[in-house]
Amino acid sequence: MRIGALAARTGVSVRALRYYEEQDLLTSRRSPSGQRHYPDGAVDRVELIQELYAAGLSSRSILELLPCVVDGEATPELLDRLSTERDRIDGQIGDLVSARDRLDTVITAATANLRTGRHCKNPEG
Amino acid sequence: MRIGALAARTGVSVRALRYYEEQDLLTSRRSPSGQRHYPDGAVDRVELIQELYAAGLSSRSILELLPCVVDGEATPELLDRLSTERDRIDGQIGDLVSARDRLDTVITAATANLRTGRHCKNPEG
DNA sequence: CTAAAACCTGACGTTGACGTGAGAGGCAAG
DNA sequence: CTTGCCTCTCACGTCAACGTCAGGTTTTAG
Repeated sequence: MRIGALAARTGVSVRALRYYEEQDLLTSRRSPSGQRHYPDGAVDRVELIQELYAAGLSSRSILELLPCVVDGEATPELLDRLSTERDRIDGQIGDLVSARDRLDTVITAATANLRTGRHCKNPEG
Repeated sequence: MRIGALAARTGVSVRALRYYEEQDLLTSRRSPSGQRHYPDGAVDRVELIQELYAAGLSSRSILELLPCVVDGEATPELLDRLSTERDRIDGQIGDLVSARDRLDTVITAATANLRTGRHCKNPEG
């Protein structure tokens, strides 16, 4: 599978895939002419990388943690890094939940306002 | 209250506060010499701004949504924006939760590995 | 064989929320 | 008065994950 096909299957850009390789997150066999070829497993790997990026991890963190996320083994130091990231994600979830709750409150209140007071700020409608 | 005190009370940098003002998220009275002065309520406002930034909203989004978050009134268009942001946050929470779950799985497995197989990859240890 | 599509390697551009000086003025204390 | 800290306004620097363009090679479709 060449880079365009991998991009199509994963939904990430060709540029991004080359960037992942540059960051040592993804490897490829090269054909004699220099074109990248990937095994089928690369799809899962790219999706995993995307998941970790989406969780706010940096390339560097992903590079460190990917091996043990893939094969489930880790040194005590890696376990520490894993826990640190986990806690960071946990905190971020907390931030997002409270922001979402605040928006929900506003949405509920404003919706009620719109129904009672006909339009914008016109409680006598 | 001057800018340094507001920074100290909210935990955000002086530079960030000036940036918020530049983005019209925060206003200040100016003394004759040009120095910024803030009322006590500015503390809450800055914390609210921080909460929304932490939820991944841009300055522009915060600028649009801050008024109705503060006073609970919104036009239908604003309600739409609010819902859009809410859904985005919701999706992001989903991403974070699945990433956290994956890390939890790895942490559990790797911890078990460490206990069974004595150190790193030495099951006979 | 030829044209189009896909691929390659640089290398510079983008975006947002600030960080970081530079250089100058303001303000309470001794 | 002056020492020292706080504040002011530019204005350039940063960082990460790519986007995008240039200029050239390779593969594929007809």
